[in-house]
Amino acid sequence: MANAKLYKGSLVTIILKLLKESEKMYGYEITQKVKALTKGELNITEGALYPALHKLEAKGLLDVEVIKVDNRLRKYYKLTEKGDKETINKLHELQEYIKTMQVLVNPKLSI
Amino acid sequence: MANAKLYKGSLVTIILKLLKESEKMYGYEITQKVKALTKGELNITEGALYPALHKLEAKGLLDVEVIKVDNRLRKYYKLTEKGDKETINKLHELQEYIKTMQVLVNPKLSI
DNA sequence: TTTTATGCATAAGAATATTATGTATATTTG
DNA sequence: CAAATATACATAATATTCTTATGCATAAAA
Repeated sequence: MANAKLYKGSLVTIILKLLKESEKMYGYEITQKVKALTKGELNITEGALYPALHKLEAKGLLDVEVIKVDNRLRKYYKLTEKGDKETINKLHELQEYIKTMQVLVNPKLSI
Repeated sequence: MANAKLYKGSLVTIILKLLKESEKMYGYEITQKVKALTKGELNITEGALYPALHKLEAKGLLDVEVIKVDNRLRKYYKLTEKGDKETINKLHELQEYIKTMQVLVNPKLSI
């Protein structure tokens, strides 16, 4: 997320949503997918991503499965049931956030 | 901003935009206006607001004028020219952020 | 053969916010 | 009238989240 400060706090929402779409993904794959989807706009740093994945796993929102491909390890993550519910929740919060910010930022503000 | 984590990083944008609309405001007024505009959704904490205002002033984005009303002090802030430009910039960044997040979060994601 | 890509990880530090205080005056409420 | 709430500022300790910098290791490309 080496971009505008606004992305602070969005990483978990992004991870969860991508996993909801793709069933299972590994860390490096997530960084590449985000880069591709945003045409380079958003680059998730490893120092942010891996601790976030570990935390989500510790909270029981993700399950992990380690697989060896081409003699290199991949840690595939997928949503647990709890993670699926939390994803829905996070997406609602994002919609609310966007709505709220548009109220604050749109021209006709007068109380 | 005692709400969802998504608001992290949005405070400066909110402050600048409100000042752009209202010409000049004081700190407490900002907290109340945000509360009213968002129907209580968003509550800016003093511990976040005042340091943010001081920092914006230090960076030359805000000018301050102290006035005594009803025997109580008010510190009125308004945008400098530099602050006005930065506001426009921050609003663009917000639009970009929202667009990017919608790409990431909208149904049809396939690269 | 050196760089880049793939793939994970963590530690030090910066930035931003929450929570908890502190000070002071004005107004409302029981 | 006393106590609680509202108005108005401020800062320190702590928490959270991220960036930057490292580190390890293998594979592919230049």
